[in-house]
Amino acid sequence: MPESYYPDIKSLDLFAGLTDERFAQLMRGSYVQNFPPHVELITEGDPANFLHIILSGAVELFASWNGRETSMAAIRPISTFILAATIKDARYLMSARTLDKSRLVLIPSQDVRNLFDEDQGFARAIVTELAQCYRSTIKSQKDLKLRTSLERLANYLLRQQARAGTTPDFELPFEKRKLASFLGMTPENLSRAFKGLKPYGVEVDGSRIAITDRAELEAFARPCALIDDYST
Amino acid sequence: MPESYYPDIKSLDLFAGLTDERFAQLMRGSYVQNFPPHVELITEGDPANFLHIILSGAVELFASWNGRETSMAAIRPISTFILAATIKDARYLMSARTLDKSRLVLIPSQDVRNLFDEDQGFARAIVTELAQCYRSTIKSQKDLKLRTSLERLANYLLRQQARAGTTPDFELPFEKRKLASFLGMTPENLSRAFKGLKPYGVEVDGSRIAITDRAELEAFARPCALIDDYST
DNA sequence: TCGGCGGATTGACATTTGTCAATCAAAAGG
DNA sequence: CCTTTTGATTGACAAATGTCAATCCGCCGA
Repeated sequence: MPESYYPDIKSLDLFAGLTDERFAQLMRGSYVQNFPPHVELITEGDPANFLHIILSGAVELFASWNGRETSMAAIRPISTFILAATIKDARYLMSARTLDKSRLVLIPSQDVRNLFDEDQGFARAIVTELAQCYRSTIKSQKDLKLRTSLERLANYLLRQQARAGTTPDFELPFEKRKLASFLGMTPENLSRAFKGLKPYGVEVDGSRIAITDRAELEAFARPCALIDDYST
Repeated sequence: MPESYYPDIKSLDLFAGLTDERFAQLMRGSYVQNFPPHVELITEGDPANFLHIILSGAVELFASWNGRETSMAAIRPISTFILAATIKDARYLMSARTLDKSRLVLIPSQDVRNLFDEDQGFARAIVTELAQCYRSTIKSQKDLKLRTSLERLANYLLRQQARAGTTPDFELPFEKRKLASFLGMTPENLSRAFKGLKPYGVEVDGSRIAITDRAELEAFARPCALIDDYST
């Protein structure tokens, strides 16, 4: 694997505390691969042979059952995904596919587990990362069970706008059909939900969203740190 | 804290690998407490000062938002709960209350974090436990997003019956209103869902459920390991 | 034993959400 | 430039789920 990628990967919290030697050793068994959009990287039920890291592009985690499918999360650079299966040496619970052209690092799961046993700091980093992921899914579950689809959309838009920066408008990061699945509704329902938020100052132009009155939308959405703040 | 509890606590996977000395030291800073039913043990948003372990009884994890409330999980002996907040030194994302009269162990979070840094095996055990919890919530989320309420109930009943043993009937472990909240529906809807499962061989008598034809119910419920098997 | 209380159930109804089909709009490719 | 394709939207309708109120039922204590 080209050493030119090392700095990017090492910038991950997960690897920040490793000695150069250990890091290099981990990388020696790993490889970098480029994928076009819409390629299935992981199939749920398969054994977790590799820990995946996304360097560029975007990846969707999704799950299927009985002919239905739902988006579980979108992963953006630079971060790992499906860490738990790697650690437990278990089967993947979710599938993954590229949304855009993407560059990934694949690290053999066994190497990750070995390093975990050897390196104190790495172990701590793994736990922190896992705890973070765990808490994110709890938040997502609260979002699903405590809010209506209109409220979920409103809070999603508020979060996205906060991420985008100071401007009142931003671009949706993926297709509306994906967003709908992510929010647990149908595309048709999402269309109507956008209309339902118009009175609260949400303007839609294709994939461009403008929040003209944040206070008004917040009064409706009632965002709260224990659901909407993904940093804690 | 009375040493008579030690064997029970030590039987947890989390502590199994500790030396007696380290274990005893951890216990010295901890204490055991008894609670009557329906007592709030933890309030979401509070800092996670203690890791909780349930020795007997039952505890419900729940979450609230905007005047609504939902059951997230039921915890039974002997296990820990809300480990992630302890590890991350963060705020609880869920509240907890006793369902029955319960006996709990409370271990100062700082002691857990210290031990994590000192003890290799303990660190590994923590990670395994966290990964397990994480995967459980993913399964739960798939259940919620991919299945209708009728399908969720059907699969829940199949899981409970499997846990109960070889008999075709079993007792619901808590009130139907809790079960409804746990499954993400109203009590009224649950009542109707039970009726909807009658054609598939589900008989209800109060809190006693009998599955007269497991094959028939499975044909409808389509249980699958990647959602319903909580052991992997 | 008798009330009374809380949970469970039921019916009637409202709301939300999903489904299907048609149409529209924008992007991709020849 | 036009055609084709794909996703978005809309309307009409159906199904699922929630709400409200009334009633039922089992349990507990007086």
